[in-house]
Amino acid sequence: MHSLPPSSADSAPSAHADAGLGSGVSATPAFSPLYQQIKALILQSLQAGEWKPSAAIPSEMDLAARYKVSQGTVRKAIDELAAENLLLRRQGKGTFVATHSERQVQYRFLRLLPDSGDVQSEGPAQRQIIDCKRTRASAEIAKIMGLRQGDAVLQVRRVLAFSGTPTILEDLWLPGARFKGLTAEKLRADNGPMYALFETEFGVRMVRADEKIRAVLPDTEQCALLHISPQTPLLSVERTSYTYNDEPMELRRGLYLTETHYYRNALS
Amino acid sequence: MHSLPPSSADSAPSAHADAGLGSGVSATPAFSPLYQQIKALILQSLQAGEWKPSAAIPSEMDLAARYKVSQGTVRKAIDELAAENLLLRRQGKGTFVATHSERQVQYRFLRLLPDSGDVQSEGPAQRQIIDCKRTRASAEIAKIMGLRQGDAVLQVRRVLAFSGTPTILEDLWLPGARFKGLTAEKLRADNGPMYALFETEFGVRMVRADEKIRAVLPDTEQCALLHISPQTPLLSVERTSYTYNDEPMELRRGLYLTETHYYRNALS
DNA sequence: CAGTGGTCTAGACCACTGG
DNA sequence: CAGTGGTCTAGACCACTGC
Repeated sequence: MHSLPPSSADSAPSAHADAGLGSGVSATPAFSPLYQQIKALILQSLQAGEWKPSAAIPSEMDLAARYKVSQGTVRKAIDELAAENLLLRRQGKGTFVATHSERQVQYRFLRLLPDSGDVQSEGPAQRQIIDCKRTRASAEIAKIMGLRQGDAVLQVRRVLAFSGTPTILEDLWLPGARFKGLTAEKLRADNGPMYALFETEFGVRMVRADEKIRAVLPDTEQCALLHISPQTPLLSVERTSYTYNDEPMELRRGLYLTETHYYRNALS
Repeated sequence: MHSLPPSSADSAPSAHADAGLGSGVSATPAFSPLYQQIKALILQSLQAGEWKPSAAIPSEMDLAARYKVSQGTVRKAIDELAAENLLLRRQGKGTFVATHSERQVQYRFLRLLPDSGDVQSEGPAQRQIIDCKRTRASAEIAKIMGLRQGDAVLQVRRVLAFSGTPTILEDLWLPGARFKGLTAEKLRADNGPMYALFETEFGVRMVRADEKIRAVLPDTEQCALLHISPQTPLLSVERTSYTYNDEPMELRRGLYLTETHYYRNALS
């Protein structure tokens, strides 16, 4: 009925099982509740691409049958995945693989808002790809991205403008192995969010990210690109983005002009 | 058994009830699931101070009996409150009213980390209260804090230093009505986080906050207080903190020196 | 050991979606 | 209308805490 990858095909976890994995090398607790095991199985299917982005995954009842557990257990697993923005539940319709294309969460990772607060009236950013070239990872870049020094990387530089005013200057580094065929033309041709392009074209889904923020002054090159004076303070935003399994997939260094915009953060 | 406040004493919500509230003026959905109603009741008890900070609330079974619902329903209500950091669950012990004093979440709202990443080795900040005076709310302050212009407000200015280096300059505004008796002496006498002091001394618990972040250059006064040159870019962090019910309770304007520290943010 | 929260189940019914 | 996720219940057992 449901052909699964060879490894743990329909490995129905025995109820109250320990999920053992033996007395492995790692110092893991060596125990996890059933719903965590189910969650891990679903995660595997997501990684393996068994269900494509924006497609529906099987219903809770189906999954319960597949894994030989109750619906409530599957539900709890899905609940967590939905809370992590990996899945999207829609009552009456089903559960879907989350995407960076949905209107509601578009630019989920971009926290810069106009002072007016009205994102709609401002409209989408004008994007300009300055550069897109293949290089080799420096020691610093390699370390952050989990690569080896000298590994192929793709480097992109672009400027985002709002209402005609250049506001963001970004440098991106991507692992060359996973982004074969990405060119400046492809980036320019596309309209939606870049992360959506990564999903559809390269099957790479960014799941979470960390940012380190500082205040800096621009160098002369940066001044020219943003049309500002060297006395203009800027927000430096260094972001590391991760796919499934906390695998780093992108390093992004942004300079944000905060004259008419601000970086919003919610603490809770 | 458990004497409740007069209002909605043991208002056992009828199962599957609509919670009606009539065809009110507001355009609320006019329906909420049982566990949301329970959540609201628990929230009321928290606001009313029925359970003090760091104290245990009744067990799930007790609450289920009180509200005449199943344990699972109470559990779901508590789950959400715990997710919002209002409650803290501890297996085998009970559920507790969350505090800003717990080691794990201390400085939950302070996102500035040393470049070394090691908060421990850096040790706690040295605090210096520059000023603490009673004034009247300007139109701007009043608007943000939900007060009327001219209402009494308490204004505090302080500097935080790490390893002897002044790093943060903060101005705070607090509603005078809720913070009677707060003086520079009291602030200086205290050691723990300021938000913990607010809880124990004034019964004000900050639940969430919003921050607007910009890059700025300091004026001459700020330069003097932070021992920096006017060419040093700083992070401007404007924070509005809220108590229960999204009631604004504090406005805080901070200037962060990001030479040896960075503002950390996790996106997900 | 009793009491707490945490997991799991099975079954009922509700609310929403789309044919 | 059937199928989906969402809520609610009742009861069993597990894991952790502290006496």
